[in-house]
Amino acid sequence: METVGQIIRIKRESQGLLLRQVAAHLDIDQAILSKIERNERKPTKENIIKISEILNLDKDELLVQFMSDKIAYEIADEDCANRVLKVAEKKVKYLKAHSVKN
Amino acid sequence: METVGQIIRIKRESQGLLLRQVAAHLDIDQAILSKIERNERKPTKENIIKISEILNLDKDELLVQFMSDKIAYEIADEDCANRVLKVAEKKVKYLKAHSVKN
DNA sequence: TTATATTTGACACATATTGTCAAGTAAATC
DNA sequence: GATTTACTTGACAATATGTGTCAAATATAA
Repeated sequence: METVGQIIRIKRESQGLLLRQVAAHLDIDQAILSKIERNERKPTKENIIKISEILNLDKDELLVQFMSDKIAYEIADEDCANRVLKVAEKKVKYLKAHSVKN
Repeated sequence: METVGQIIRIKRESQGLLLRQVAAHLDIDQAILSKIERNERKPTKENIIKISEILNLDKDELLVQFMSDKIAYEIADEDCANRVLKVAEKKVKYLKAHSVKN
């Protein structure tokens, strides 16, 4: 199972790009990118979007990985993790059905 | 679809307890409890546990509601919300299988 | 060595969270 | 209609968390 960080690092290296180069495009210090790639820091949504741009990764796919990482990390140590996800799914359905449309 | 806040308020009133009384047990100001019940503030996990104690609500069930609320709220406005949950489920499975056992 | 890339940790700053407090509102009772 | 009681509201404070910088430390390679 790949983490978002691993996905990013592998792709970056396969393109022969340096931390410094990618970080410049993201407008953050390379130290942060280094940490993101090693899952020591969580990227922001903005980070993810810009990373997908410069590395030619599928933006939506990377965002899915990013958000699912966050959720999984949040609840993985709970016994009831699976129930939480099931109930969340129902609630999302409900919210989507009842939300004001854009 | 009931919110955690609604569940709490209904139970509290059914037991004839005042905000002030329950809040005292939680060791927070009643203003916060009032807001929690009306979904204007999110409870902490500690809040939830203490509320379940004083109101005789099932602790695990209330925690499930609490955590699923949080997750659903986080992602409900994303198109990919359902995919996120599916992927999160896989990640949780993976993490549980590979984590150090307590 | 020297040069280059990455990692690490201390720090700074911003934003979010969690709570207090006191004044405001609403409903019931005297 | 004044008082009491429960609840609500919003301004504020304290703290925690998130996001980033910087410079020194550590590889890695020439």
